[in-house]
Amino acid sequence: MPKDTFHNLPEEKKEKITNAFLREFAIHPYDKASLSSVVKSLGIAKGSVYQYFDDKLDLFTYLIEECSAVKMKYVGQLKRENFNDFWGYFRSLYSEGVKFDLENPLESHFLHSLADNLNSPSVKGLYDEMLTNIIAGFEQMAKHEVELGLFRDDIPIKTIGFILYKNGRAINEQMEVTGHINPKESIKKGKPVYEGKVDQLMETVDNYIKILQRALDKEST
Amino acid sequence: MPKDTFHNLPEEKKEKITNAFLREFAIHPYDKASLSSVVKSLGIAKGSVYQYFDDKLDLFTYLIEECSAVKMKYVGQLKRENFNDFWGYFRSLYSEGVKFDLENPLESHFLHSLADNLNSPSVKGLYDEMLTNIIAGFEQMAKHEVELGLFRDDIPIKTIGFILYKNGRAINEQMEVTGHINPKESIKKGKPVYEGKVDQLMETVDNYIKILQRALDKEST
DNA sequence: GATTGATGTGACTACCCAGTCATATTATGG
DNA sequence: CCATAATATGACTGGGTAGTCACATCAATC
Repeated sequence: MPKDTFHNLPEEKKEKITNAFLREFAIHPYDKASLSSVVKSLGIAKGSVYQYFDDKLDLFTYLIEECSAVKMKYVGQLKRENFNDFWGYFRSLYSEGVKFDLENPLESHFLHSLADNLNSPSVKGLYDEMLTNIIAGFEQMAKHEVELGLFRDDIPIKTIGFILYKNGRAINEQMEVTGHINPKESIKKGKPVYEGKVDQLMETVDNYIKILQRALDKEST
Repeated sequence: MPKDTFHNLPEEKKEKITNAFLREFAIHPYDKASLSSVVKSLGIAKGSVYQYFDDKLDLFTYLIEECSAVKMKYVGQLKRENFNDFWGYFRSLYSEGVKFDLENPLESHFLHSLADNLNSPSVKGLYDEMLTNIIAGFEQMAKHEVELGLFRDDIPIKTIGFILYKNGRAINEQMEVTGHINPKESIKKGKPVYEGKVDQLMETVDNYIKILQRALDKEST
């Protein structure tokens, strides 16, 4: 948790500091991200950082929580019950996700780059916890659909949930592998990852949905 | 490329050195892996490593090539044409993969851990190149099946290939997330990752195949 | 205006690493 | 048996880092 000193800061300075660190962590994996270099570019003293946060991990944790909260403002309002089927809901998660990206490029970059940190032993615990929650979320969704009789019931729910999670991520990764998006470049330019690429993304999303739908929907025999 | 000095080494010493480094890189991501600590545990001088290899990356590249070659002895012999459908082939990739793991735990560990290195900027180039090849391989497979009229043709081949790749990896990851396997633990104990877990793995493989089959096979209308 | 508590500072510590190189040891073969 | 080439060595260089702490500065309250 950030110390009081940080919260007492004028909003403007707080944001400047937050943004600088978001940028650093978005570009470099946790262990390579250098507080020293950020404070230099910010023109503040190294010691100040430790006036605001307990340590590097505390700072990192704070950034994750901040960004997650912002993203939640977008996708958190979506409710399954407002959609006819799971796939409409699934699709909206992406369209809202893009909106989040376009309006909060830095936060979006940072959250994206989190996946690159899965290995850094220093943040493994933090990352694993996040992951467990997300996967549990997908598992819940799967369970719900199976109970509604909309998803097939011959596959363990754990597997269905995991496949939803993994293929959801695969969409973004495919966009990157095929060169449609280039997150690292976008960060440097300070532009949203999906700027001008929304149509391509949604097209890919629709392809994945076509596939997942046939894979997971209960056969209407 | 390793220098002549390395090749001139007695096979026994060569293997001892190789294994020690495999272990180190399997446990720690590239940038955290410490040559200093390995040479200490090996009881050789730091300078010797640089008698054998150009630098850390050269050593790492050598290890990748060695391990890939060993794994290829297992999965490389499998040919699509010896199977009735793609899924028999796909399944065999796993059963052979497990055989490789059981008979070469260290090499298997190392190759597994490669995925954790995707972020280390120092090896990004190397890793991306590998990935591009693997994905291209899956794309080829997908293309072949579509041409045979066995896979659906309403989805871009790039997407089908990528989904095959991603879901293939998802199988291993799910085994880890659900706690059936614990690679890091296994390394420390020097035991194969899948020891005693082969049945669970193949069960999961079969579930994934059930799903992918319905997702990708041409509908037999 | 003075006293006190909160905030800012940056040189410094303690640590780690890859890679070097002059020197020492060991093998080779003439 | 000696000379030369090949190999082994480890202290050292130069570079990086997170985190600390005694001190300076600023703000607020009495």
